[in-house]
Amino acid sequence: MQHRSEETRNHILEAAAQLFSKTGYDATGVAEICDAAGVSKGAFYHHFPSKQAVFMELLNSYLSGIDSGFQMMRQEDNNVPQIILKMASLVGSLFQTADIHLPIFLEFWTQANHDPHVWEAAIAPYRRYQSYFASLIQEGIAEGSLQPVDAQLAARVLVSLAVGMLMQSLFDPQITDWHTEARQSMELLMNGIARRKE
Amino acid sequence: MQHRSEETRNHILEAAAQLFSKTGYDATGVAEICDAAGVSKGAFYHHFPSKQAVFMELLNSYLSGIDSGFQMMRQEDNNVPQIILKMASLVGSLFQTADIHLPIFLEFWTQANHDPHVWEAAIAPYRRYQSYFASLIQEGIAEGSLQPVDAQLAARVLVSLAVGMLMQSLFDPQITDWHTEARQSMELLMNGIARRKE
DNA sequence: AGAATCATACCGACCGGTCGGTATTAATTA
DNA sequence: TAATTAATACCGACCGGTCGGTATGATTCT
Repeated sequence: MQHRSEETRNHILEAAAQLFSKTGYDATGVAEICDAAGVSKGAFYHHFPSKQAVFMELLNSYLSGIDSGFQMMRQEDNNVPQIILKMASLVGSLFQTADIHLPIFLEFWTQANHDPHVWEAAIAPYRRYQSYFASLIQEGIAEGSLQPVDAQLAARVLVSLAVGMLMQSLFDPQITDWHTEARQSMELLMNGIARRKE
Repeated sequence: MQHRSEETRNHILEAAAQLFSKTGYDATGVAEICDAAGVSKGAFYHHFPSKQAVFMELLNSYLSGIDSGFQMMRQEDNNVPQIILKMASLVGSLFQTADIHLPIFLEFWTQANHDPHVWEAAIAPYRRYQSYFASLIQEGIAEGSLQPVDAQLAARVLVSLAVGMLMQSLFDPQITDWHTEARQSMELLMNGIARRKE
């Protein structure tokens, strides 16, 4: 049957995600993954051609997860600032439960910087997000809810802020309520910090 | 003499930095470092007790470099927004020449997430920067050049944005003029994106 | 001379991946 | 339905090779 097979496959994936995020990709041995998954090494290499293949599958799975998360956000027909704020708090709430996901994203980045395969898999959705935000901002400018800023630049700032907060969540466990933290941060970006002239 | 000794030490450090940033910490072997430095393994372990010690020395060296960079910025007595903008463009210009430094920062982060020693060495300056920015913002609020925002929050946003841009510079080689990119991004954060109600 | 500096040879642990073989399940046949 | 065959899922010992680190000898300085 396929049931058992699929189960062990998932076991391997889950165990690998756990270990990669805790110990790191390089430092995690295939044997450890097999151990944690309660699976033999043979089974591992029956399901995946290599350790990297597991890694790539995790990467793609996570990325498509984010994608679908954004997709759901689109139907709402508020004005652009509200949409962005909503997305921020959604992403923020993702952080909350993502004590396994976040470190592995860091792992993705690091690996991407060394391996062209991982790089391509990571850069594509990154560009997608950026151009998506750019068009969103453009739309906001058109509808008059946003200032006539450089949309590309603003999109980069948005993504940068998100990424930066992601990194921060790894190193600052003190903030627990990322939901509001993300929202407030985005509000700050929207409204600006400097005192308005006049 | 100490000259020769110090020279080989630096050779090792430089070679290690190069390789760590290109290949990654784990994937880089001590033998490779020695090769690239034109030094024997014996010399390596004469100067450093372990591979990690080299890594830590690089980390501390870089961090103190940033520190001193910020230190220099302080004497200028403009108002706070101008100081922040100036810091931004300074940091941005750092990005420019930092094709070796940036990847190694990523390496630092990743290692810090796995190794408590690295973590402590990395988190301390991080907190320093954050509290420094917080007090700077507080000062700006006091002098009336900034809105009465939550200084801690704004500081986190500032740092997040910087970190995010740093990550972005790794993956978006298209932007070449990080000097102005950083400045414009910071201006955007200062002025806000949303159209003012007025 | 003798201490500091560097080179060479080497060790044991470990790693990703392979392979021959076994158990389990699905498909086929009668 | 029961028996037989074929295919798939899984096992775990094992291999070549690499790694960080050490021991020891050569060389260079003061």
